[in-house]
Amino acid sequence: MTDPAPTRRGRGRRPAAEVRAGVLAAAGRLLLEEGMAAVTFGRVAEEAGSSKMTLYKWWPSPGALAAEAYFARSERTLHFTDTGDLRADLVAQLESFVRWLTEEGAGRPVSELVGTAQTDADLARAWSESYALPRRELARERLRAARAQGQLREDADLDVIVDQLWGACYHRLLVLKVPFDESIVPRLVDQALYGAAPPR
Amino acid sequence: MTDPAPTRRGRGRRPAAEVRAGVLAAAGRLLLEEGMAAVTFGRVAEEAGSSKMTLYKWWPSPGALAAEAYFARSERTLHFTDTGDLRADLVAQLESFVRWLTEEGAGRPVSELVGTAQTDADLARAWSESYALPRRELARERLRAARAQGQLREDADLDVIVDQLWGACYHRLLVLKVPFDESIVPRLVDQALYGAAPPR
DNA sequence: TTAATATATGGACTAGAAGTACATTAACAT
DNA sequence: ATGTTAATGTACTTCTAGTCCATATATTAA
Repeated sequence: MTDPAPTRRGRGRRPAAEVRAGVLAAAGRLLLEEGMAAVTFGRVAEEAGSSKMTLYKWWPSPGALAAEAYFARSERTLHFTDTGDLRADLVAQLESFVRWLTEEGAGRPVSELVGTAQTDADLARAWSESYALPRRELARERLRAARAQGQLREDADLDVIVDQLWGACYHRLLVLKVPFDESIVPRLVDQALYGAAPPR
Repeated sequence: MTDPAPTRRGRGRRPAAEVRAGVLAAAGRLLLEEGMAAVTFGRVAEEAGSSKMTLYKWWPSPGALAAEAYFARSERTLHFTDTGDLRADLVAQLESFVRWLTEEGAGRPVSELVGTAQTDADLARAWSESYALPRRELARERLRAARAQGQLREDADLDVIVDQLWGACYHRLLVLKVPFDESIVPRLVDQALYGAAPPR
């Protein structure tokens, strides 16, 4: 009809940074509050007040968008402190990791992201490249320093140590799905360092 | 219209066992050949020559159906052999596990099942109850016997050992998504038993 | 053997989500 | 200023999940 005020607001291009921030915020909020199943392009566009077209243009899949939104939120200053005491540093690092998964509520989003990554190649790539592999490298570096200082055997396989320590946590989170807390960490670290066999 | 041969074949009740077997076979085949994304009630019904209604009646979700189909296929005689040599038994068990995930092609279905379990509560329950927890118990039993024979410390935490050994494999499979093979197993077991710290 | 019940089937149907097309309009670059 | 890029609303087209029904047959009980 002859609308006297034809200013259809909202039409037309908007600042890229503004759109991007809005989309990531909406996707992150949906992931945390309603889980991965709610992170669809249609739903995120609606919540962000954006257009679906924009999302299809910039992200390869809803999973990849969810991952990026999550990384943007969990901008935690992750750096291995090196106090010179390997055992203490590993315990501190793993305790903060487990606390993050449990008390800080990251368990569900992380489970769902890793879970979805098994059937979403774009999410899998984002997860590996931006999250898992860089963190493994940080852990490896700390272990390398420890080995150089004689706190680990010369022939210790650093990758296997990382797999054992962090893999044990993920095992409970993803595979067994049993509740756990940071009290297991000291035993985990001691067993990785000193073994489960009786002293010779 | 006045069809002269109104014998619409296929209508009506069919033997329950026959239907069930057909559905599980079709679901298993789809899972292996096309992945979890292909295991939908509609698709499985079509492949099995059954009706969607039947699947909705008997299974709570496509994931739960896929899990049951997979268990039915992987009827491997899983029993921990106890030769008295803990290290050898662990190596054998883990090598067969890793070989199953890699060379025997179970990596993808297992990844996708565990992955989907993170967002499908029915699949998660089936996985935990029918697969993960029973197998953990078998491993625990073997470790308990070893501890009783003095091959493990008195205070060794058997659950943590299981998490470390199997978790390390799942870590590479699910989280890092890097290729691996059974050659890591001996290092894994040695590090779990004797630790990564230098001998005192 | 017969009657009663349970249930698998084909087919159609609804609801909703994924993904696409297009004209419009404002941001951005020069 | 001016031309280019791109984000928007709206509408549209599949697709899929999930449901409903009437019918025919297996299964069970009598």
